[in-house]
Amino acid sequence: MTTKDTPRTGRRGPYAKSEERRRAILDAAHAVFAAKGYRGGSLQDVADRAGMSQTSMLHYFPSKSDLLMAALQWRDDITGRADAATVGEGLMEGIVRTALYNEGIPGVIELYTVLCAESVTEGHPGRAYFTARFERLRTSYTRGIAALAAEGRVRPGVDPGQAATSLVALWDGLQTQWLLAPDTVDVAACLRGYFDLILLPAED
Amino acid sequence: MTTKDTPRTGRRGPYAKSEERRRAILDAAHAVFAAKGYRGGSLQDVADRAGMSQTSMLHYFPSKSDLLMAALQWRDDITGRADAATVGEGLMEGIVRTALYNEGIPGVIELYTVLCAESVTEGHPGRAYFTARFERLRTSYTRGIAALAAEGRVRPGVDPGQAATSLVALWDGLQTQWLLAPDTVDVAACLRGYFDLILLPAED
DNA sequence: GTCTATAAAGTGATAGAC
DNA sequence: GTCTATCACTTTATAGAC
Repeated sequence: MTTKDTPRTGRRGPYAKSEERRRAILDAAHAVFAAKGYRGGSLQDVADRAGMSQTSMLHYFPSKSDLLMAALQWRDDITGRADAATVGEGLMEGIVRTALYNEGIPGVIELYTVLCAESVTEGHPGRAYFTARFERLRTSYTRGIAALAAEGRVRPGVDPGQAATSLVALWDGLQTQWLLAPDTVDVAACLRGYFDLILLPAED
Repeated sequence: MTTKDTPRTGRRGPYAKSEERRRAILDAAHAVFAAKGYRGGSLQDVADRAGMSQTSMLHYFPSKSDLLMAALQWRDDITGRADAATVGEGLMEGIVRTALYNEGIPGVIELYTVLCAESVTEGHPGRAYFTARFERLRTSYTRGIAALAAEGRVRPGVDPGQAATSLVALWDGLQTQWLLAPDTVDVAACLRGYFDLILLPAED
C-alpha cells in the first residue's frame, strides 16, 4: 500500500461518474457531427454541448478521430439492441418497422447520411467503418433474401445479392431525399414498394 | 475617348483570358471539393491546383460559397449537354448508359455524393441546389414512368411517383456503395435489375 | 489583374498548475 | 480530473502596392 486505503464501497464512485461523463460527451458528439459533419464540427462545439472545457474532453477521448469512432461505435451498441428485437420477424417487417421508427429520430439518420458520404473523402477516419458496415449489411440481406427464395417467396429472376445491394442503396438514398424534403418523400412506403416488387404474393 | 484607342481586333483578348482563368478555377474547385468536400477543401487548395494565388482567385469568385455554387452550375452545364443526347432514347436506356459512362469519371460521382450529403448540414450553401435538383429529377422520372405506364409497359400496381423517387434514391445509394467498394458493386446492373422489376416484358 | 502582407478568428492538441 | 494558458497552424477574407 503506497497510498491510503480505498474504502471498498467507494470504489465504483469515480468509475460511475467517469462513465457518465463519457456518455455525455458521446451524446454531444453525436449531435454535433450529425448537424455539422465531422469536418464542420469542432471539438469546442462538442465540449460546449457536453458542458465542459475542450481540454477536459480530450482527457476522455485523446483526439477528434477517436471521438468520432467512439460515437459511431456507441450508436451501434444502441441500435444493435433494437435490431435484436427483430429476431423472429420477417426481413421486410423488420426493415419497414425500423424505417418508421427512424422518422422519429432524424438526428440518427442525419449522422449516418452526412458521415457516410463524408467518409469517402481524403483521409477521413470513418471510411473503414462505413466500408465494413456496407459489407456486413449486404451479406446479411443477401442471406435473408436467399432464405426467402428457398421458400419460393421471391419473384423468379431476382438475384439475392443484387437485391440486397439495391435494398441498402434504396434505403440510404431515400433517407437523403427525406432529409431534404420530409413532407414529399415516404421512406417506409417506398421500401414496402420495393418488397412488393421482389416478393411474390403469399400463397395461402 | 479618355484613354488611348483600343484596337477592334484586340477587344476579346482580355475577355478570353479571363474566361480561361475562370474555367481553370472551376476545374480545380471541382476536383478539390470532390476529394475533400466543401468544408474539408480550402481556397488555398483550389488556388494551388489552379496555379494562382488565393487572393487572385477571389478576384473571380468573391467568396468560397460563390465558388461552390459556380462549380455546381458549371458541371450542370456540361452534364446538361450529355443529357440532351438521351432525347429519343428510352428512360431506362438513358439511365443505364449514363451510369456506365459515370464509371469512367469517378470524380463527378464523388462530387455529387459528398456535397449532396454535406448539404444537409447546418448553413451549407449547397442545400437549396440539391433540394431543387431532387425535385426536378423526381418530376422528370415520374413523367417518364407515367408515359411508359400509359403504353401498358409498367407492371400493374407500380406507382410512377413512388418508383421515380425510388429510382433516384437507388441510383444515389448505389454510387455511394460503389465509391467505397468499386469491385463489389455494379451500379448499372442493379439499375437494370430495378427496371426489370417495374417494367413488363416487351409484347412483340 | 495579380501580387504580398496581413488581419481576425478559429483549429486540434499539449503543458502544467491545482 | 479539471482547468487556464498557450502553441503552432490554418482558415476566409481584406487592403493596398504595382
